[in-house]
Amino acid sequence: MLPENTRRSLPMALLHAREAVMARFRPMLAAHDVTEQQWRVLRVLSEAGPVEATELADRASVLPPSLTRIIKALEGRKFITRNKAEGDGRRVVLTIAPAGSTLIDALSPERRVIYDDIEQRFGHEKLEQLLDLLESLIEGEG
Amino acid sequence: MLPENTRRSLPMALLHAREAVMARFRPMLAAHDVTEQQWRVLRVLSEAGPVEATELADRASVLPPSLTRIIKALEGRKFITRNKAEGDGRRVVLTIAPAGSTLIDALSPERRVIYDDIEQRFGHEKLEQLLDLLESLIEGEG
DNA sequence: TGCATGTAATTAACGCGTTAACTACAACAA
DNA sequence: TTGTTGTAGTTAACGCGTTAATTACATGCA
Repeated sequence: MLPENTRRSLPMALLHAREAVMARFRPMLAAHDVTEQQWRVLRVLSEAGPVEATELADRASVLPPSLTRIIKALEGRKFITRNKAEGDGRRVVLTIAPAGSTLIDALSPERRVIYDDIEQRFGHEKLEQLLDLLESLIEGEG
Repeated sequence: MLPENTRRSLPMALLHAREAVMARFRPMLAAHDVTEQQWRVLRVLSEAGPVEATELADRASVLPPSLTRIIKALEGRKFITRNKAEGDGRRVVLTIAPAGSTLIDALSPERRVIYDDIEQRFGHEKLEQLLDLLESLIEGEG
């Protein structure tokens, strides 16, 4: 059945939900001149160590063309370093730089506060339930 | 508590879920050279009749600057018409045109099939549950 | 070795999201 | 009537999403 009102439309609901959540994080990122995607890339590099571009794009949920632009921006600010992979001139290896680690460390506490607040207001049980449903939806459609 | 793996991160999960769902609709829209946002605007105009720009942007979940661009594109293809409101030279009234209605009618059956398929694979119960949780999340954060 | 095929990354083109600035008009008060 | 304040839309600037094309390098086969 088609959703009659847009509020019960799944694509719309997912869009609005994401907007609502990201609105909480955006000011923090904007204060440090980092976009949401740049932040995801930094986090992956921080947690996973040196990674090749393809894997980085996959882990950070960013498309290759976007990653190219993000790498340029982050490299320009010395948050990351970019090197060719030894043994394969096509591949590129990205590594987080000290300035990048510093930013991660600086923002993590604030990030924790925001996430905790969302979890507390929404409810731990409901959050787990929602994550389960989303995971199931992704599995089924992907 | 911070999500340790990105798969259990709420923003990520919402992003992926939306991606997964939209992937089903995108080919249909692309086949008719209509973007997702243009489609939302057309649907609102189709269901709600002539509407002013501000209300249209709100209903279609599109920001004003985006709406300006969308209006240009849709007007250029004669899918909608754009007129000044009588009595207030600032306001703009948008109306769906015959070509726009034709597109809506042409795509609605296909849209129904896709939506039904998602609901069947995911489960009616779970879909309702998911929509409830999303609505609750939006309420709490918005 | 040389050529075809495949792969990683980049570039290009276009549209939307986001924020801020700007224009045009309306409403209201002096 | 005039000047101020407020509102509706638009424009501008920048970054990302998306798709397609392109470049650089690897790999495999003759």
